[in-house]
Amino acid sequence: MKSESLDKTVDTIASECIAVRMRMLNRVVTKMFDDALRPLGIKVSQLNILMVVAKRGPVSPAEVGRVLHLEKSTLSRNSERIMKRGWIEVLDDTNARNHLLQLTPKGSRLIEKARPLWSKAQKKTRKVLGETVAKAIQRAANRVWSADQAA
Amino acid sequence: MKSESLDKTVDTIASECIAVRMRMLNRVVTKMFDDALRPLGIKVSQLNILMVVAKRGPVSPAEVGRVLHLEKSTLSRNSERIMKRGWIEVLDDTNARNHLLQLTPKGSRLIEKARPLWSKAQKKTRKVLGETVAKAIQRAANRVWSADQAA
DNA sequence: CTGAAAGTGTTGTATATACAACATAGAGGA
DNA sequence: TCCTCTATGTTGTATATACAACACTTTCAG
Repeated sequence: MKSESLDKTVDTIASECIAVRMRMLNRVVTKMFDDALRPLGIKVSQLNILMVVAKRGPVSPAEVGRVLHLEKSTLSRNSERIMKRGWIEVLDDTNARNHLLQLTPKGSRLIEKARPLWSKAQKKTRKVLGETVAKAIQRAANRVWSADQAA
Repeated sequence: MKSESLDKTVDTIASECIAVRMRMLNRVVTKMFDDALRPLGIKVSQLNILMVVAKRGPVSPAEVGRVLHLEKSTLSRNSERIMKRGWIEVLDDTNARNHLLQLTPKGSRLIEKARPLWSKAQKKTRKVLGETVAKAIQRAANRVWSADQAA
């Protein structure tokens, strides 16, 4: 005795769910970038943080978290690993509240070395997703960031 | 002495990188679904696997992994947790190679209960991303799945 | 048939992620 | 001023994720 109602639910979710698709695509894209960056011993998750610090630093962890929508505890531990590698450092360590992250010279050199590898992964990703989708992702991110701005 | 070249690299990656955007959006979307599903004590990552098993089961872990682009070891551990919760079970346990996963009655009931919560999250996600983007995600996933098919 | 190669599943290890609880600091209002 | 509320950062815990190494099976070429 099969449930018609269950079947319908399963079909609906299976054919429409945005989350399963977004998460699957995220794994595919992350893997392409991680594979490309592997020679440098860095993962795209770390490069993302490094880029925000490079672009806006010196910057507080809280600010980085807001931009990337990363939970503060996640960022705390990720930053720790990146610091251990010597790519970022902390300014103004007077108390835990005034931590400001900034790029180190070693971090700058890493970014320079990462550029061609990043380009290759970016190109491959565009190809796999298609140009239309790549642009849609861009728009979606801008939309979210704009909403953050307004809030 | 600031490096012009570094600045250009940072600007380029910051303004174009698909990975940082995809990963950020993934966190935003995942959180909306996880928040919605929390009353049931299930996360969207687990519901995704449950749906594949419900739709195609009895099905091998390898097959589930191919559909979701999940590494086999990841899936092995995720399935274990879902099994412990009693939502799926293993058929034909004669040897490790013939494992077939299938939904349990408890799993069916969970999906029924999840449906309205999923709907709410799906709707909210459409609103946050915008209809155009939601459709683009759908197309991108179809594109990846079609490429898998061809391979 | 036999041996190599490919597929499948598990386990060790490391990173990524988030929630809850906590400590502390800063900001404002009474 | 003082007290409360909010923001920030860290730590404990659990789940998610992937790579490498391993064991075992199936397949297939010779």
